[in-house]
This record gives sequence, structure tokens and C-alpha cells, in this order.
Amino acid sequence: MKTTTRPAGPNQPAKAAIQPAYLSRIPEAEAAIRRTADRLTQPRVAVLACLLSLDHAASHFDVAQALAKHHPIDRVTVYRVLEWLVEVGIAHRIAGDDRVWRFMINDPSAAIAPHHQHAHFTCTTCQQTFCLDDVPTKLNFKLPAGFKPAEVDLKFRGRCLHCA
Amino acid sequence: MKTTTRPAGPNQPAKAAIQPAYLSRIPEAEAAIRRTADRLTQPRVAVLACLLSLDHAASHFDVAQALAKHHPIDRVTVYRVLEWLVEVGIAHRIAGDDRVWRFMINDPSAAIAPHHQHAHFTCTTCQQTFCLDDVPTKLNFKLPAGFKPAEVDLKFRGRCLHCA
DNA sequence: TGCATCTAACAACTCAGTTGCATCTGGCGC
DNA sequence: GCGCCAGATGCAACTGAGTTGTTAGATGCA
Repeated sequence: MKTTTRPAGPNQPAKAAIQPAYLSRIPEAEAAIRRTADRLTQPRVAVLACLLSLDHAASHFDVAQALAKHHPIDRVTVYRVLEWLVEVGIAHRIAGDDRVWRFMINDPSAAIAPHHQHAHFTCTTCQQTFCLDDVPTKLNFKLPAGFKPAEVDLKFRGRCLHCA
Repeated sequence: MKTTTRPAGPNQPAKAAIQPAYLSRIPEAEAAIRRTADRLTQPRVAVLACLLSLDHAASHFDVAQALAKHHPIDRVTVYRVLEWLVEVGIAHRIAGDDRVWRFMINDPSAAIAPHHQHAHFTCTTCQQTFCLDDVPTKLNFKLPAGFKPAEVDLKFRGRCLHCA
């Protein structure tokens, strides 16, 4: 579903250009990228700033859409930047029920652990996926004999705090 | 990445026509299908027998491959039959990390509950997914305020009892 | 500034899953 | 046992997410 039309609200002052939320996160994104040993490029900054501005996981399409107006980026580049963000430990990816990868910024406090072990919540109403960092996943599950788990992935489905 | 699973054991007697394991589950499959109000067809019997013969979740590709010799079935039909099995409550589907749906027979004892709530274990060595019916998923998780979960999905990754 | 290296953009591709439609068949009524 | 027909199958074409290869362009260091 694509809302291509200009989202300008009727009550906006005519001249003031509406700034998407991610623009204010650009300095933060630049700082984070500089902390890696890799290059600081426009697409990386824009994609990271976009993720930083969201409280839920975003697909490559969501990111490309959000950046389309001010930072139009080739979709392959979005894929590669998102993959790079996962690689350097800034973000992580979540497999959705719709066969689409979604990406979300890692909690900085947990950034030391390469294998994040937090839970996800997917809203069945608005279809958005949230990270629940507070939910402990290191519970003492009793697995059948012989199974040696290395990672646990906990996924909830229901209604999020916006749709409840 | 697909681990082309080699099913044929090397120690099989040379001459005796090797019967795939699913053939012996055909009567069981027929009985289960008859219990539904729907039609008993060759593809349905074959696909269900195939799933019944496995202790792990199978993708549509795995099923089509397993049936290729004795019951060659169009891949679209495999998709439709698997979907039908989920619909009538005989099987359930699992979203894998590789964007592939995998299917597995429901535990008959839990078949009353339409929303299965058991855990899955994906082996990082052999790439197979197992159901862990013994693991309770109704644990008292503390979710952040406002999130109302309806389903819980618990997924482990590690080494299965065959690869440990 | 110049240059080597890394990154972005474009096009073309792969692959899982879906849709449309003509044909076939299981199961019921006769 | 025969014929009918709703529903299932098979085939082809399509969709959409994600990947790969290649060339042009941007980045950062000397």
C-alpha cells in the first residue's frame, strides 16, 4: 500500500516545510557511524537516522519510503546498509510472519552482547513489531534431552500499547 | 542456504526396493482426512502421510521432493494442500529464519486448541526444525504496560539431539 | 589536490509463494 | 453402475522480497 500523495496537513503554515522526524537524528547517526571503522556516507546516515527515529522495527520498504522525499536511496543500497548495520552491531533483524525482514536499533546498553536475546512483540492490528528489552529470555526452560540451545527467541503477538 | 538433505541411508540392502517411510503412513493419513468433511484426494493423502512420517518440520520443497518418485505432485498443489492442512487443524506452519514456511503435524492431544502454543527448536547444524511440545509457553512473562499478548512463540536455536 | 579504495546505483536475476484458468475427479444422487 | 458437478489439481504466468554483478561515483588519507 503506497500513499504517494503529499501528506501535508491542512493546518500547516503554508511555507514551513514539514521535517520528517528522522532528520533530527542525523547528528546522532553520524556519531554512531563514526564510531565504527567504516565510511561515513549519506545513505548510511539517512538509514540509521531513520531507524533511530522509530520505536518499532522497520522493513527495508519502510525505510526507503521514509527517506524517499529528502534522501531517495536505491532499494539495493537500503538492503546493503541495513545488512551493514547488523554486521557492525548497531541494529538487528527480525524475521516477520510475512517473510519480510524488519530492522531495529540495538539497545545501546546491550550492544556489547553480539547475540541479543530480547523478546519481540508484533501487533496484530497495526502490524508493527516492537522490541521488549525488559522481558528476560534467559528463563530456565526444560528442553527434551539432547537439545542444546544457544539462542532463544521469544515472540508475542497481540495488541500493542497504541492499539489496545 | 539449503542443506540438500540426503535422506537415503548408506546401509540399505541393494536390491530390496527402498520404500520411503511415508508410504506406511498412508492409511493413517486417509483416516485423518476422512475425519474432515473435505475430499479424500491423492495429493492430500500423500502430503499428509509425508508429514506424518517426519519428526521435524518440512518445507513445501521438502514435501515435493519426498513425494517426487512415487507421488509427483505439482508444487502449487503442495502449497495448497499444506495450507488446507493448516486450515483444518491437522498441521501448523512455522516461519523460518530463511523466509521459508515449514509445516508440521499438530500433536493430536493438543489438537483441540486452535492456537497451538508450543516451542520450536531449529538446529543450526542440520537446519531442521522440531516441535518441543513439552516446553510450557504459558510462562508468566512481564510485558511492558499496554502490551496485550494473545499468542506466544518460543524459538530456540542450537544443536539438536542428532547433531549435538 | 590526487589517488586508491570502498560504496552506491542500476539492471538483471533468484526464489518462495500466489493467482487465474482450464481440466480433471471424488463423491453423491439417481 | 452411470452421470453430474462442486471442488481439487495442474500448468503458466505473475508478484514481491531479497541477491548478485558491474560500473560509476564518493570518501578519506597522503
